[in-house]
Amino acid sequence: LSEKTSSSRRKPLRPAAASAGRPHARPSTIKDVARAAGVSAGTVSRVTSNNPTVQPHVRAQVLAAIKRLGYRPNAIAQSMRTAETKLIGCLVADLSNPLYSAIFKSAEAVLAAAGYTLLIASTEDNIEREVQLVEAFARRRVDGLMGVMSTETDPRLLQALEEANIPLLLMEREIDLNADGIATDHIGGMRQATDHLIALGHRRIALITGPITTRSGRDRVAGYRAAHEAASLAIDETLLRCESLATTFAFTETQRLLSMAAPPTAIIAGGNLMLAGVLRALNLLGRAVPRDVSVLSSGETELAELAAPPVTVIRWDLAAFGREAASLMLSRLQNPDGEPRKMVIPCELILRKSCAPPAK
Amino acid sequence: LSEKTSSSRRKPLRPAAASAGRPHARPSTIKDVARAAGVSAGTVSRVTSNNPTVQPHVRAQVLAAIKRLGYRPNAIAQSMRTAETKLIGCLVADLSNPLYSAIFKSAEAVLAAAGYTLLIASTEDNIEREVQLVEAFARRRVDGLMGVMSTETDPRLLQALEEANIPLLLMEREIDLNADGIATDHIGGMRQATDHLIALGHRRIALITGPITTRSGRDRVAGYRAAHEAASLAIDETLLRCESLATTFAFTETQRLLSMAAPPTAIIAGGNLMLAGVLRALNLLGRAVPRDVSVLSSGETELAELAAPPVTVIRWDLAAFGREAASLMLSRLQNPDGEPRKMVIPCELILRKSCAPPAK
DNA sequence: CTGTTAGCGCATTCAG
DNA sequence: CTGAATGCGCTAACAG
Repeated sequence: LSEKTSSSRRKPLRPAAASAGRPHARPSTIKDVARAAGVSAGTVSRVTSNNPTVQPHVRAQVLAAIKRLGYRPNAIAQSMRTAETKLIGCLVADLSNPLYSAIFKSAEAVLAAAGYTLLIASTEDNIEREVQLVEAFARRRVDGLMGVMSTETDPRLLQALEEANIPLLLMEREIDLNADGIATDHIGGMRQATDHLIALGHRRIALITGPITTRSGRDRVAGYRAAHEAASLAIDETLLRCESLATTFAFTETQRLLSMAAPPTAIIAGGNLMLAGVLRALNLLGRAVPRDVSVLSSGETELAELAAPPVTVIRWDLAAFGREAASLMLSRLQNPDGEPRKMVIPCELILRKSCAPPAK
Repeated sequence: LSEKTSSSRRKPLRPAAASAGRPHARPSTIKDVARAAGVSAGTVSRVTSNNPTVQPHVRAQVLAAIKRLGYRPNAIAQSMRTAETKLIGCLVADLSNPLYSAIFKSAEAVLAAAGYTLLIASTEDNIEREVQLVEAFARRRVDGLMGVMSTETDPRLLQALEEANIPLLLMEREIDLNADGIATDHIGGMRQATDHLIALGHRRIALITGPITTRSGRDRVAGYRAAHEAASLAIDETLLRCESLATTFAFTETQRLLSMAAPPTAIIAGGNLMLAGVLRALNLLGRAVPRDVSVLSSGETELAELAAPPVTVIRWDLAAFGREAASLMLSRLQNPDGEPRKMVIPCELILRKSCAPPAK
């Protein structure tokens, strides 16, 4: 006699009563509808999939039954048959970063219109969690995978991505994986920004940004270097602080930079979360912007716009980023064997009051 | 030799170390594993579900085959059998609102640990889209539904929610639907805020917030009224602007308020996005804070912290909100027939420099 | 045009 | 302890 209470699955004993009403009513199935409409399940399926080869009056009957029973095709069963889930797995380093959430929001709008739903998970830049998520998404048989990975090099992630064998769209990252890619033109943006500061007369410009083992960090540094090179200016490497995109990192590095024997006259926050850290440090040290030090930030935020003084920023179109990302994914889904495509979103420099010629 | 390169798929550079090398390789199934391990499918299933009634050496064989084939249980098929998807549908009015994204981020952490994945969709406060999403989630057979609905009253949404017949967790909303609920204590928060302004001597305090047809708007107004009542102060109803939580609404209403014959001496931004609108309007009109007008905002943001002057805010713990929401959902999933539970997240007032006694 | 049939991949009886 | 059989709900191929 079985005593396994752990698997006491409730059986719907009721013989498919037509009306719902009761809590936990078993959702009606295609068979229920077929029976109610006096047709076969196949015909119901033809109706729900808008197959035109159905007599109008039959279709009407079926539709009526569907409505009466509140029938909703079971997407799970559909996926089982069609081997399509209409699900896109999304990996975000930090969902609460407004840059990322804005991107996914606009991507979602495009993908939803095409019948796709987003599975979103925040990875906290934790590689193990990321690997687990890739595997979980693979088990769920998502049709596509997109996101900002925490690393471009860790073999565990690369292997997980490769074994998942799912159409992949890399955002702000570059991995040799036969994947589509979309990225902000951080090279161009940082180039413009640095040019601007150099033109103002700055010769000691600090850059705080993420590690050069990710494309966005690498590109920002590249733009910074290119500007110096174009102006035939040597770079003091101690002014480059490329370790993390965290607010706290910007906070501590700003303090360190300003306590140098020869401190920078301008600081670039190379990441949208970092401006807050820079400004906090400046407040703490009692330095005025731009009198004591000029400040420039990558990524438009309300803080940059409404700070006192308003902060000059490198700006790009987040909604466009999300839309283009979604389009790339859609065309990949349509044509899984096409060549990988890369896309770049341009940047512009928004001049405000936080940058001025350095004090003499 | 044909030049039709339409299917010129790049082959993996490496000869695919672990798994089947062919691109688009059909994911291996439980049968493949069974065959490879020389056992039956049932036994493989017992291994993957950690059923202890399997001989150690058989288990080892199976595990080896699983690894060799890169087998991943198909979650779709599992869902089909178990009638559980381990999916939670999430509806957000605006995913790019940092308050919401922070909440879902922390909820995700808790739910993921329990094996659940979030389906997230942004509704843009569009009821039709919301209804469609509820139906889409229902078709996908999500195990639970949570989110911030755009309305508490629209019959289309209420009906969709009721017919979906899915465990429901309402955030910042109150609908008579046998659902669990979690909300911020906006009554208490706004009460403290208003008390503070009254104590400073303000008698004309404006409140800009969302409509009272949603719980958060209603509660904020309630707290505001309670404070006035406690101080035996009459309320000028023209100082209440309760229509929308949008930044632009705050912007235009601030301008209107300040052009009144008897303008307010303090303005409360009753929504975290609204502070930017208020400050923009103040900048535009050249009013100084707090000399010309005191400003107070509901919801901590970097802008509030780093604005000049820093803005006094009503703050609450977003991570706790998300965690508690997740816990409510989990216990509901465990016990679908339990009584609905309600939870409230407390608020505190963070005093900064944006509030001062009104000018004489 | 419509009914019937046959799985999709898996977990879970039920035998042995 | 393990294999075989069953069916979750659906779509597509095939008859009629």
